[in-house]
Amino acid sequence: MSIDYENELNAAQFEAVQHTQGPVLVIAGAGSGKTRTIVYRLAHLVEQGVDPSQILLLTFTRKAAQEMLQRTETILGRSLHGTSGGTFHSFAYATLRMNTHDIGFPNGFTLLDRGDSEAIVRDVRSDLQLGKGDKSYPKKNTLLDMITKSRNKERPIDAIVEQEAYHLASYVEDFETISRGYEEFKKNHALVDYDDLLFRLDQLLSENDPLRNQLQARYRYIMVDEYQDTNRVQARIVQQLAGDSGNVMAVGDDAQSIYAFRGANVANILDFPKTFKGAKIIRLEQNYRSVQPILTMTNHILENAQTKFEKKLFSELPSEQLPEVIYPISDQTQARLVTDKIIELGRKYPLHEVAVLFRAGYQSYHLEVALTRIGIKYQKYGGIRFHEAAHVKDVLCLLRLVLNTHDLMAWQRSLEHIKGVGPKTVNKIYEALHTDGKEKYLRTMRTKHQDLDDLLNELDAIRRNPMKPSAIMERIMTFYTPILTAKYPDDYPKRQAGLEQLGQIAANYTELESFLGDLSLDGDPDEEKRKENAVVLSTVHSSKGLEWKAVIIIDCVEDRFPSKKAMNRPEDLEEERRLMYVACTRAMNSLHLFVPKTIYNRFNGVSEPALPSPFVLELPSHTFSRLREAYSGGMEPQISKKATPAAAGHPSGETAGSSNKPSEKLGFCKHKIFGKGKIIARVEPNKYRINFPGFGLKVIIEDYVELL
DNA sequence: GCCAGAGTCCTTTTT
DNA sequence: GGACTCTGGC
Repeated sequence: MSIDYENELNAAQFEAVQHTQGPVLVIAGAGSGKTRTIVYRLAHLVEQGVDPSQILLLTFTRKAAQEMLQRTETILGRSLHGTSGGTFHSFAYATLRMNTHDIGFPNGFTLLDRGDSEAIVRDVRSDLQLGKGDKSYPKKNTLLDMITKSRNKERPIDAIVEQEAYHLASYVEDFETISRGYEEFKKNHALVDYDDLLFRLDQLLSENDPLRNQLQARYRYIMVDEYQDTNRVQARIVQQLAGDSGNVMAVGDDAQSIYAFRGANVANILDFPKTFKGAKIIRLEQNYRSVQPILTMTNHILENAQTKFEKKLFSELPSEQLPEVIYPISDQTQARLVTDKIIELGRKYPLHEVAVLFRAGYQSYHLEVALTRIGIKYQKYGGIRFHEAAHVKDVLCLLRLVLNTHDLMAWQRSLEHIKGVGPKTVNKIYEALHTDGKEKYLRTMRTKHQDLDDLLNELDAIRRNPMKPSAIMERIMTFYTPILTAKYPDDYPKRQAGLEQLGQIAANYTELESFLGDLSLDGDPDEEKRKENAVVLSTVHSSKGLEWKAVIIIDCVEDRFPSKKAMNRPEDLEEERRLMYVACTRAMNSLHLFVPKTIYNRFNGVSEPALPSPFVLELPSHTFSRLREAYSGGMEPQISKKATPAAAGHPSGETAGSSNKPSEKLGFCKHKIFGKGKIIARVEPNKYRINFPGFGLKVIIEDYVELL
């Protein structure tokens, strides 16, 4: 029983599957059967007699790895026992955990998630008394952003600030001080953040020859998915693991690079042939996912990119139906129109084959309410993660205390449930717990706060007799439930259901430590599999690598998609473009873009006019059909050119079949202050959106610029 | 000195 | 809706 590779793959895919010795780079356009290629290559290796445990599959999410391994098992008809698959981070976590003594944490370490790291940064700042009383001082989120950006891009903080956040230049020294304080805190408390996982692994590999050799010998075949979204450390890790044999396959698509904000470096994919000498390059260009009209449109999105991507995907799937651009009157009515559209699509496809995509997690709120009201099930990806929800963190911190009594973060969170105990008292209690001669203070506190006594007794009891994670979870829940109901009187039933789910996950583990690690690394239990007949709501980032029969993209307006934060720097705007490209290429048969004409501003409670996304304005009008919401409700075709912002962007209107590239047509201009710039689009009747090198995007009234 | 509750501002994307 | 600051009360 053998797989007929040649018939089930196209020529390029077949080549990639056959090429097992030495480095290969597969440039795989959207929907070009990338996953299929990896899956068949895995199967091929195993059929060739490679021991599955010699294969390492690094992907962007744990879910992607599991899916690939599962599909491989299906076509092979046998289990792939021993193959390592997961994210760089989870691989690093597992490897570091087996070598804790070598990285200076003989007693183990605790993994921090984003929230933990932010809390440390906040405390470091307040301990150092930086920016006291300064209301416009950068928030902990921003502080941490600068720190991790600097690490991920491996450039000093001042360089990052200069390039990406010039308005914060006066805080550079503070950033550096806080960064040092943060590093020190982590070191003192045996804490490790996401970035540390990668850097410590890299360091371990380069310093520990025996270990590196051992891992090189073990992982003879390495495959890395989504290579365009790896950063420099990740590339080094691959290099060190692959060693001289260099049996590495990297798969990626430079047009789909959407993680530059986190240090991903497209140069990795471009430099792959240099790093791995003699690398074979294979391009997959036939698209098997989308019908041709959708591809025609997405090719146009790429065409206006500043960095040209040399690819034109083609499809053999015909369709009469053009993608639709729909103009609701407001973002409120958008929710209703989208709901109607979902119902309509639901008659044609199962609901889990319909996805609504958006730029940021909060954008789906209106829609979530509307769906709940009419009883349509949905499943949300992205936005607030399961393990970040306050109540889940509460429970996880209690579990962490079972494992590690030195986990200050966990103490802080757990003790603050106690009335009359705040940050200062927590620190005192923490100290009293860990120093001799402070028993008296502890005893007074225990008598003063019954809740504290209960907590400490409970933890002691659990630690005294070892139990399975699920049993510990059960005891912790008994303890936590009263706190939960008191803290969240409005919605505790919902949260309780989430915690029960957590209990079920715990049942799959024999070790508390790996349960906690997995959860912070990729632990949304809802993401495990698609729920039957639940429409999918997802951020574009979380939609990466997935596909649906029908895709709806909402809020395609300026400041939402592209995000407001990305409007200042041309390279950020370019990433937004690729993001739009990724979003549209998720669609197989049907694609709908919603462009609300007004957006509710919760700051002043007024609905304000919104400009259509430049990525929509640029599209040649022959690539899509246009509908708008009638004031009487329902939809009508958009005929009047003047009434639509889109038409304003296309002076040639309905006959614009020939004006494929509005940006080229609009050309360049000159401004007294900003100098020469490229006109991106015409907005409103009398303004231009112009990209000025060094100044970024501006909207300027036409009278103030001189056309060149 | 420390905690809790009221009042104010701003909301990207993720391992 | 959350994170942060400010202020009154213990």
